Amino acid sequence: MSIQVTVDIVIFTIRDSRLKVLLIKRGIPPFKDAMAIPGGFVLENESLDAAALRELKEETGVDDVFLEQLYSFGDPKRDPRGRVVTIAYYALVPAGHSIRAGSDAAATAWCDVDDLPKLAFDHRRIVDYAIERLRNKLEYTTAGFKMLPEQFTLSELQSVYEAILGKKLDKRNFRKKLKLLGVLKATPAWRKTGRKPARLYCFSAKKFEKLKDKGILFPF
Amino acid sequence: MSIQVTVDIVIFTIRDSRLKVLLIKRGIPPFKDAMAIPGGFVLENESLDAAALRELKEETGVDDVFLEQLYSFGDPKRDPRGRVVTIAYYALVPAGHSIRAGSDAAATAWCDVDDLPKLAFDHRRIVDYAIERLRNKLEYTTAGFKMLPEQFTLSELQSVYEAILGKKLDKRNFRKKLKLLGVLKATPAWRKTGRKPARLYCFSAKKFEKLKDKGILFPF
DNA sequence: ACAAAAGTGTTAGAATTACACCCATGG
DNA sequence: CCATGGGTGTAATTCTAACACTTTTGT
Repeated sequence: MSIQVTVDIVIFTIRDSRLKVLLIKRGIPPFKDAMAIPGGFVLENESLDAAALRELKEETGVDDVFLEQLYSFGDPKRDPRGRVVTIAYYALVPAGHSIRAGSDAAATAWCDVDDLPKLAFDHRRIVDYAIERLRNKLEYTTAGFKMLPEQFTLSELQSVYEAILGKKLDKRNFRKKLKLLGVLKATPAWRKTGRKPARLYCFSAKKFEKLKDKGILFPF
Repeated sequence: MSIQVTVDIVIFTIRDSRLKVLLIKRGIPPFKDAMAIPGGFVLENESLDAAALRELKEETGVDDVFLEQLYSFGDPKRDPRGRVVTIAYYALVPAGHSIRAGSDAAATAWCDVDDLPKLAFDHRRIVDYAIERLRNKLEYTTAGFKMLPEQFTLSELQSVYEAILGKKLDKRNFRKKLKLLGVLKATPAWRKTGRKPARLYCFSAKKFEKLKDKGILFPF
C-alpha cells in the first residue's frame, strides 16, 4: 500500500480590501511554472496538524495564525507521479501581517480569489472548497476577526466581511449587530490614517464564549 | 515515508427513537475484544470515497445511503502498530433499512450514542466528532430526511430530529416550519400501525433546491 | 470648500416561540 | 371507555432589513 500523504494549505489574507490566496510558482514538473498552493509531505513522527503548521511556517515564516483542517483529497489520478492523498488545511493571516518569503519561493504571490490563474493538480478544487468553508465559518465563528490585527476599526471589520462574502453589507445593521453581541471592546486608541479618525476596537474572547454556549450566531 | 491510509466510518441510524452507531467487536489485537467503528485500508487505485463506500458495503450490505467525508485523523500514536492516517466518514442509514451482517461481523451492534462502550484507537473521538457534525448538518441540510425511508409520517420526522439533537421539539412549530418550507409532499398513503392513522409524506428535492439557492435554513 | 470616510436610530415586516384542546383508533 | 398518538392556530416577542443625514478631517 504505497500511498504518500501530504498536506496542502490554502493561506488566506485580506489585501486591498480583497480576499487573497497565497500561491507559489512551481519550479519543477509536473505542472512546472504553474501556480500551486503550498504543501509538502507529512513526516514519519508528525501529526497532520504539525505537518500543516510546519509547511505554513516554511512558506510564510508565520506560525501564530489560525490554521484548521479543511478536507482530504485522494483521487488516484490527482498527482501524475503516483498515489498521493493530501490533507488540505486553510490558514487565516491577519491583514498587514508581515510575511517572510519562503525558501524556494521567489515566486510567491497573493492572488485575488476572483481572479485565480490555472492551478496545478486539483488545487483549484481545494481553493474553491476553502473559500466556501470560509464563507460559512464567517457566520458562526470568529473567523472574521482572525483576518485582522489585534486592534481594528469597525469599517475594517466590515470590509473583511464584505471581501469574504463578496457582497456589500449595511453599515448601521452591521454595527448594531456587533453592539448587540457585545464581543467588541472599545480601546482608547484611534486610527488616524484615514480622513476622519476612527475608534479602534479589539475582540473580547470572554464574551464570545458565553454567546457560543447559548448558540448565538453572527448572522451577517 | 511509510504511512498507511485507512478509512473509518461512523454509521448512524435511528432505532427505538434513538440515535445509534454501528460498532464491531474486534477479533484481533490491538484492542482485541474492544468495540470499534468499521474501517479498512484504502486500495491502490481507489478514491477515498470509493474506499469508504466499499467498506460500508462490506460491513452492512448497503451502498445506497448518504455517505460523506468527516475529518482526517493522523496522530502518530493513534495506532500502536505503526503510522496510520485515517480518513473518517459518516453514513446515514434510514430507519428500518435492513442490514446484512458483515463478513467478520457476528459481533456487530447498534449502540446508543448516549451509552457508548470504550472504543478502540481514537474511535471515540471520531464518533463524537461525527455526532457534532450531524447535529450541525441537521440545521442546514436535509440530513434528517436521509435517516428515514422514502415515505414517513411527520411524527417520525420529528422524532429523528429529537433523537439527533437530544431534545424535545414543539409539535406545532415543527409542522408549521415544514409547511412554510414546502419541502414535503403529502402522499395518498397512511400509516396504520399506530393508534390513529397518520398521513405519509415524502421529501420534495426540487423545492429544496430552490430554497438552498436563497440560503434558507431548517432552523429547529 | 469639498471629498472621503466615521458615526448614528427608527420603522415595517418576518421569523420564532410559547401554548391547549379535540379526534380517531386499538385495546 | 380510555389511553395513545395525530392533528390543528393565535398572539407576543424577537430578529432582520431597509433606509439618510451629520461630523470630522485632509487636500
